[in-house]
Amino acid sequence: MKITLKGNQREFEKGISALDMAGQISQDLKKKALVAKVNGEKVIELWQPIKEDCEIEFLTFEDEEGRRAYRHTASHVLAQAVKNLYPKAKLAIGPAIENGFYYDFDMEEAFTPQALQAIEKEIGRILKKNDKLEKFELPRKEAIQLMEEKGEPYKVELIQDLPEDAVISLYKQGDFVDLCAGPHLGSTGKVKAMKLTQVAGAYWRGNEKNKMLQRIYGTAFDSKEALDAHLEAIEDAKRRDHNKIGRELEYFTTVDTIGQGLPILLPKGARVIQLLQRFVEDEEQKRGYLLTKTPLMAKRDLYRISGHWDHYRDGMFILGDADDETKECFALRPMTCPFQYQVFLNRMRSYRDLPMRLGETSTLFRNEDSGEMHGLIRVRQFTISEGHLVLRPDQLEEEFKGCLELARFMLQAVGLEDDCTYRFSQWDPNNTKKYEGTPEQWEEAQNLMGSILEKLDVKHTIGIDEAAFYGPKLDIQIKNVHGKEDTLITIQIDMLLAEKFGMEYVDADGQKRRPYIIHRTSLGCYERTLALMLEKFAGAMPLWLAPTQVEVMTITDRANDWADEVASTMSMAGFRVDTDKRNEKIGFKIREAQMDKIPYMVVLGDKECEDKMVAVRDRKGNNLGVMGLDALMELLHEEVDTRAIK
RNA sequence: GCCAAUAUAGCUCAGUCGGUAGAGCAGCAGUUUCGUAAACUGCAGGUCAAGGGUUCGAAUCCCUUUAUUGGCUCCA
Repeated sequence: MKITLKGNQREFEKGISALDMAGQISQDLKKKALVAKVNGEKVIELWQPIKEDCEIEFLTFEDEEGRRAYRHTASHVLAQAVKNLYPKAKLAIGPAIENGFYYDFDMEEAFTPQALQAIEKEIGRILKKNDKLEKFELPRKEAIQLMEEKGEPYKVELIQDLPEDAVISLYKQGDFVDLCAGPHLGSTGKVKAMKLTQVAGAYWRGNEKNKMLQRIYGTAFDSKEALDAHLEAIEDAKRRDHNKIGRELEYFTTVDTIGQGLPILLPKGARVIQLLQRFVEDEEQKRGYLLTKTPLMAKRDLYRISGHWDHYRDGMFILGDADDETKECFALRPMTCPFQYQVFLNRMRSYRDLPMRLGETSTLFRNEDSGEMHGLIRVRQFTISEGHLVLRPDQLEEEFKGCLELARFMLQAVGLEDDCTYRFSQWDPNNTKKYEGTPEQWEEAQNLMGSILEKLDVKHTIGIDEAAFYGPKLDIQIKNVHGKEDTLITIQIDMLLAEKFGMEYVDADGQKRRPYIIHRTSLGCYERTLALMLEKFAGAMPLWLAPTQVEVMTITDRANDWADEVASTMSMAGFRVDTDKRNEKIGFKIREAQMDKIPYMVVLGDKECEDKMVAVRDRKGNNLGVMGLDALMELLHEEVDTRAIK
């Protein structure tokens, strides 16, 4: 039988197992191979016999699919350990995920940290025992019967959802049996290093109406060293957590009596956001945007027109009794659209008025569920660089491109561009309750956006059921230090609200036409952007955004006057300067300045005083030498210019 | 909203079996005026998140609420 391996053909005895095949190629491969891929499609276990000519690729821990099989087997080991220690625990599902795996259990008793330790010990025993994994298949009925006997109602439910004629595959290791499609490693001992990382609640089948199960997260690596390196990397990432350093460095804080998701921006945080806002507003002005300022709340009547009252009411803060129609009822705005559209509606518009690009630094309020808040990333009140472009159909593509270019320009300016991915967020035709409009309208808008994305060659993933209730979105996604993904920037084609609000323009032929609308943000919401920048730079903001750019310190009182002069000259020149003239614990102050991530430190003593010079150090503690004040300011100007706009 | 953990001085954290609160750093006052990672002396600082309960007695045990954290579900 002829087997193709990495492009080379080789002869093997018919019916040989993949593992033996690997062994004949090299002992090293036999050791490293985890599973095998047949004809570039199906991934099989190594114990399976190869019966005909085909192409085989051996997958190791280096391969994504190899790692998945490895961690999937690890999740079975976890389930086995839990069943050994808690026979009453019911098994749900346990897949491999990015960087690890989890398994969901239904159990009365909560998994405590001590319990987790005991489970890890049991896992160690199972790995040592090195049971072979065996695959067997049962007809649907028998599979259900087996799982009923074993008292696994969730498994029964899973099988029942499979097609009538499906042959169900199960895996057995020792006396532990699990419903599973595989593929798996040959034996439990193949898993070299496993660690349980955390316990969490998770709804059965991801539906909040279902019972909440207990999920144990874990990870597995092909060596103890790799596992330790991974755990250390996670710890390292957490040290950059904006929610920790943002509070430590006094960018923001929260107060119990103000409430969840309502952070206080301290002077540093407020300053950075002000700088970002100015940057965005100035850039938008250059690109032909008109500035608007619209109210933060409106009567429920407005939201009835826009559809928010039907589709977004739970997300809104309502002032007054929503159900009492005899009284006025207001709601804080969760989005700017229906407000900013009024600018267009102010008078009859001509086709010559289009494109009309409206921009606003807009504060929004969303009544997020109490468990959703996270530092500055997920809050209940936030300010976003919001905007709407009212367009003729022939302008849509060009303007969409303009929005994308603006977004990329902004991301580059703040240094986050390389960390972002693109997602084309579409509606779910099976979940029409959530959305306004007809399937035809959705089809049209999505096709339009799809073809623009193709034309602009934007690499993207597709997100089904991720659209806004009024239209599809291009979401620019970014991950925080915990690996959780959030939308930083969004560009949306909104075809429904224009209709609802009766927006029209008079075309060249004198006919009234419905405009297209692009709903977009330049830099997303400022709180979130600040959070991700803090994480990206570990608190060391680039000079153009640093709340304090220069700290002036004296080491003797004789330098105080000169320090004042330096500080005031630099302030007048537009730099953000802090002075500290306590001239004591200078080493401490320098360390503190570095901790606070202050880009430049100026140290003044008798010598500098006499020569009217400044001794300069950068944030890494490098001594840049003694220079004139003009030279320092020149240096700073250059850095600001290069960082802000590349 | 759901599952779990946590909440002690400005910060980081001790506080045993239930016996009424402790350290380091920061702060303040004085001394020191010194050249690069915490100078010396002293002082002050706490309804132990809030409320209720059990108890002779609660930071400690129980309940409720609030906030914080990690997930789930949602979402910028």
